[in-house]
Amino acid sequence: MDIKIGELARRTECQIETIRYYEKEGLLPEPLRSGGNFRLYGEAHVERLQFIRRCRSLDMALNEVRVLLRYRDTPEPDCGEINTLLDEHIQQVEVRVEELLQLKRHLVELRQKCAGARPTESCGILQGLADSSCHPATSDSAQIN
Amino acid sequence: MDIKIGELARRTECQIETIRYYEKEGLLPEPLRSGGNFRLYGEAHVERLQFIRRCRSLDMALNEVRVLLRYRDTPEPDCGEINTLLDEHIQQVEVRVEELLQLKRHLVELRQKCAGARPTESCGILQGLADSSCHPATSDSAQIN
DNA sequence: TTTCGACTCTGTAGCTACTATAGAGTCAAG
DNA sequence: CTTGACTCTATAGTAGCTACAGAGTCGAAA
Repeated sequence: MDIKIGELARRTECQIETIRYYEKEGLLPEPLRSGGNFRLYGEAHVERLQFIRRCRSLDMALNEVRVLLRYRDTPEPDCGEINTLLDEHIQQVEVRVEELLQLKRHLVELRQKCAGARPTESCGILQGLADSSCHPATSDSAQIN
Repeated sequence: MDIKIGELARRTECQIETIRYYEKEGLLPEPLRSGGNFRLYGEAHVERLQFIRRCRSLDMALNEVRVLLRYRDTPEPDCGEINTLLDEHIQQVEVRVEELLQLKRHLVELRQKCAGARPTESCGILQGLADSSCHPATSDSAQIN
């Protein structure tokens, strides 16, 4: 095969810089180089990069991807830990959804404090944000992801 | 009043480093200093920092907070833009929730590909992640926030 | 008086996962 | 032989903090 980085980027819909970043991070093995020092990739690289991108599109952190790649590289008699990893990831997503829904409730409540276009001095939203008696459960759902 | 930074941190449940960071970012005005160069804060600082933290607990970006603080500092005849900002923020949250729910559907689907503890070579999850025919809508919901 | 501990100061680096330059080099086509 | 598309390395920036190092300040106990 021997494709250059631009072609790999095209095939995987991944930015060139991201590819080099993955290499630096040890997720993609260093490819061969051409005479002019260009990276030359093969089929294995394409598949591995696709694997990584698919994980990323599922919002997995690179460290989680690293774990999955390790299982992919060194097959083991038991894939139970993969299931566990995925279950935990699903749960993280569920938690985040709950947090955001809670957040939205607070925001909608706050929004209702100001009906229309009055002077900012009397805007119920600013007052709500300033008023300590009407804050959401302090710094619990405050994880910004 | 004249409280030091540790006391301000305690009252607002905010880390000391975060307070200094907000100052550097121009969200909190520079306070007076004691003879020994310690920051000395007053009531206005406490309220302003509480305002900021409340916005942050609602997941607002610091730039959004900046806008709200500007309205707070310089009252205007029309608070419509505050409503707009909040509406947009609510919508952002809604979009993110939708993305995450979509994500979760993909994850659950993937999870079902592997029932139990077989060898990793035949694990349906790894295969699903490698298989280009079963990926989620490529790089749409891939925004990691 | 000295010394201890709790506090504060500045400045810098680290975190995540990229993204975006600058400035140089490579290579095939015209 | 030059042009243009491509690639290289290295570095800095993004958001919102967090975590040091190394120094200085201050009140109270021994």
